Amino acid sequence: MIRVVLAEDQGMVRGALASLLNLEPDIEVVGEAADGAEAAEVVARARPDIVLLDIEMPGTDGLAAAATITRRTPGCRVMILTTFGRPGYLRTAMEAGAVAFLVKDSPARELAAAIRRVHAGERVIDPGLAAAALSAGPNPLSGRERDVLSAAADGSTIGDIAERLHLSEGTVRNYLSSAIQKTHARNRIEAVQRARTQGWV
Amino acid sequence: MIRVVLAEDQGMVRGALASLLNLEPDIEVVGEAADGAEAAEVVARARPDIVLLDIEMPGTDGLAAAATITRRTPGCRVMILTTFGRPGYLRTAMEAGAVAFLVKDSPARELAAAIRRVHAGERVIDPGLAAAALSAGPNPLSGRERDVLSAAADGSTIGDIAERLHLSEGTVRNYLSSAIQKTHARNRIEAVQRARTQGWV
DNA sequence: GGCCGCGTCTGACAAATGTCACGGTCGAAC
DNA sequence: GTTCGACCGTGACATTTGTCAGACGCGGCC
Repeated sequence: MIRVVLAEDQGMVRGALASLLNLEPDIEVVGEAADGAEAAEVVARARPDIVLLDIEMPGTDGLAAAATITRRTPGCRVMILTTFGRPGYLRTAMEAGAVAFLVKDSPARELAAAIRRVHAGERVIDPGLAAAALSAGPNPLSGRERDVLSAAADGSTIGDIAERLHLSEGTVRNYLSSAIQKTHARNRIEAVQRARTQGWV
Repeated sequence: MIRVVLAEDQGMVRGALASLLNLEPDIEVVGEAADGAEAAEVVARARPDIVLLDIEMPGTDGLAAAATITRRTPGCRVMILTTFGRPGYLRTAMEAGAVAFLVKDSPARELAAAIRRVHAGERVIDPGLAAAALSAGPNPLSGRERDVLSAAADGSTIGDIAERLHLSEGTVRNYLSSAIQKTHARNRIEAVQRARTQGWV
């Protein structure tokens, strides 16, 4: 019996995935969580063979949870199941010790198959996605550039961002400018978009 | 037996929901679709009691599909199942003839319950969401303001938008300005955000 | 020790953005 | 028939944004 914990914030999707997996004779869902912090707790308690983590969750996200779990509960293999197959996500997931990376676009039957392969010791990663992640290269944005860019994402002005990050306005402008350059964008909005689709923020 | 068609673009979620519903003894999934156009076709062919539509789908979205289906296949009741409980979405869905509006955040068991209530002739709408939709009022943006705002969402400059919409730059600026006013925003980025969270674009 | 990248800041400049006032057309509503 | 709102445009203006050059301190690396 393969024991699985499921972490996914949308209740309906979580329940549906659980019923899908429980149909399989050799798979058993032994715990569920609605965010990353809860996932780490449940895994530490239930000691499953595999944890299936969504990335987009409130509070600590799936990538942070993956790092915590591989550190604190090394016996449990981490699989990522996400809506967005972004190169940066894949890279971060691998660095956090995940052994599989699935996107929700794939057919439902692939999920159980992937779980079995992971349980057998394999890694499961979409080849196209892996190629994209490698060809895209690592995240070119420095830490501060990421901060400023994500602070700008919600429509804040330079002044707002400066205040929130305790920086001068000129500094914020410079970081924003260099982030715009590095993303090959023409303005902050495009920069935010590009960074998002690459999984850099 | 309640015959249901399922429209949802993410294969894994679609499959999982299907298995969830097929567990119910009185519910049967008789068709699936991955986008709005396909949903309308499948419904016209399978003649189900109920169609469950996701909103965020490529091509024609769930709201457009809802309108098509209520017009072309009036015997089929339309239920909306979406990630985002935005007031404007609910309003549009109701105007398109939907009889239920569920968010994926809710627990999984509510789905089958809602389907049964709809089949019995009831409407199913989250009371809090209904209140929010009513208190938010109708979409204040004019057609052109919506066009310009959604064209601006991807980081295009005024010049880009003007060219794409065959308008002069001044006109684009004016529409953008009035959209900013109506959304009580301070710049186009905030305006796009506000409009999105309200479901106005 | 020297070099380099990162983070911090300043000042100045050009370009883009947001606002305002104004003038027009057209169709629907009163 | 007039009024009103949506639509399209112009020109001028203040503000914000993006760029550039330069300056400083810090920590890691050869």
